[in-house]
Amino acid sequence: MSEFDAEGPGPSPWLEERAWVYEEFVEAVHELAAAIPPGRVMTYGSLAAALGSRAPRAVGRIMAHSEGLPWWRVVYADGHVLPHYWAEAIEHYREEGTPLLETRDGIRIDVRVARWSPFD
DNA sequence: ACTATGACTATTT
DNA sequence: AAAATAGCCATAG
Repeated sequence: MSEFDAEGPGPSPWLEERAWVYEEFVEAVHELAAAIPPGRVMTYGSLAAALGSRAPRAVGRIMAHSEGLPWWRVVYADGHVLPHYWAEAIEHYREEGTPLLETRDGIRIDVRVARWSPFD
């Protein structure tokens, strides 16, 4: 049992299709992350929100433990990923044409343009 | 049951 | 505009 068993607050179709057992929450995060189109991104917060949750940190934890996901498409709200992976992430962005913003002290993702949601 | 911690975010200095 | 503060949800010890 977990919080996810409780009734879902969200208007999300993703939510309605699922009973909220934690393992399914994990699975849903995997699916949604995998569904993000190349060149687009979701923030931890919006990904959680799309699932009717308010737990961006839980999403982060799941990402950290998962393999085979397009991790570079799940980003911080300010348009970065974990600094350790930043260089590698940028390679992906260039390859996918993700909207980038160049500021005086570096590059960051243009989240306002690149943001994607399953209801697009 | 309580505290600490984390691939988070929004608000306030 | 950068940095500190405070919320936030879930897990682990």
